[in-house]
Amino acid sequence: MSKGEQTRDAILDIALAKASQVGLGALSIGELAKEAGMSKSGLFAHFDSKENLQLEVMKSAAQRFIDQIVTPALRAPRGEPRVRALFENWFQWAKDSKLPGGCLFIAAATELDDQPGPLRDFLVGSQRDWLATFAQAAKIGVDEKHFRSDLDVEMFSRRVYSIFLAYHHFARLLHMSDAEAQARAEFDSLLAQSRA
Amino acid sequence: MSKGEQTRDAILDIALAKASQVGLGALSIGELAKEAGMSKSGLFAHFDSKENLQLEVMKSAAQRFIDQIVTPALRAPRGEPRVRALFENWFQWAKDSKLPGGCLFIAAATELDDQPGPLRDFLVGSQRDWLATFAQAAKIGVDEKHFRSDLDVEMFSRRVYSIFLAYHHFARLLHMSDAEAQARAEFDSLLAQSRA
DNA sequence: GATTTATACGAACGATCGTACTATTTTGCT
DNA sequence: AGCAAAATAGTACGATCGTTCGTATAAATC
Repeated sequence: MSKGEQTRDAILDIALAKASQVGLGALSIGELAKEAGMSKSGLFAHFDSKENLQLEVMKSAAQRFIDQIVTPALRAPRGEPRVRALFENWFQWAKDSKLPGGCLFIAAATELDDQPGPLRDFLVGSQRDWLATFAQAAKIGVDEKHFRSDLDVEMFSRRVYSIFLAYHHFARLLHMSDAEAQARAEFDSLLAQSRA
Repeated sequence: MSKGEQTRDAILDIALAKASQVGLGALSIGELAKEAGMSKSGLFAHFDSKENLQLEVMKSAAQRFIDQIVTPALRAPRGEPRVRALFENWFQWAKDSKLPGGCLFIAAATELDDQPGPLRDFLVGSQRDWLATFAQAAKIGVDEKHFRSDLDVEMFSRRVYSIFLAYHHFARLLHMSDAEAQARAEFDSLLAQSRA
């Protein structure tokens, strides 16, 4: 890895952490440069524009997401175990120290939902992929006869998403200490009513 | 109502709409002044600081919320009808033309969850109140024997919140046209399993 | 080790930010 | 109508914004 690539990655690390806390829009090149210990222009040169920097932050987050959630879960046995692994890894993601402000995508969702452009487009694409991934894992669960044959897997994945959104909201904003346990209970109950 | 109060209200109207779209942090006094057709300093004089402006925006949203959701629902019969009214009014709130960017509190939640201060404090208080209001309405439903006597009303209100968060996410970001119908179905199903 | 290329810096740009003052206009009251 | 108070405008401030440019230094290639 060249010098440029590695400082670029270091910048994205810092920017990702910051964006999870203050949002993508509140990222400032000057401030990032200060935190990265380099000049504003030196940092800027890596991205050519602020919007592109934001986009790269989201792309790196998406890659991280795949590496930490999806790929490891594919090593779990097909069916319910894999669905559980996806859910479990998702939790770890939201608590990752690289994301001190919680899941970047959830923060970006409310920030970008009314702002058309490449940022929003990328986010929407990622979210669709993720929902589809979860639905696909559930479908395998049906094929493996772990789940009911009439299970609506799209609805299933939306419900899991709903559980996660609530967890994020209650834990991060309201500091409910039992939010995680609640979410796990909801997920278990969803699994129970999905089983064959 | 004095001249000052009415321009102040007009400003807050504009600011509320804007904040629902771009977030509280992205509000700019200069831009608001332009939209309100007045000078930057003239507008500023009404609020003394930007943070106070943001706070007043949230306070006016909270007041609106009470007027449009809570108070009207209290006119519905105690028990399940009132719970339904709260939920229904909540939907209308999120689709109110005064909030082109959707529910301000949901947008503010992810924006402020890592930024301590009076803004966050007020938001947390509002959210707690709202959850408690919903739980209280559910409790009356238990008393009226509409709902199971062993219903956990706090969990009930969290579940409703979860449904609403998902609706907001899927409808606003992913533009799922059936998000509202899905949410209503989930709510109905929650009611069904809560009934005596 | 020399040369080319990549990377970072420093200074400056115009624009906009939030805020502070002073002046001018408008409003409400007697 | 006249007067005090309230409301708005105007101007200016230092700071920071994203971006551009020319230059220096470091790294990679030969």
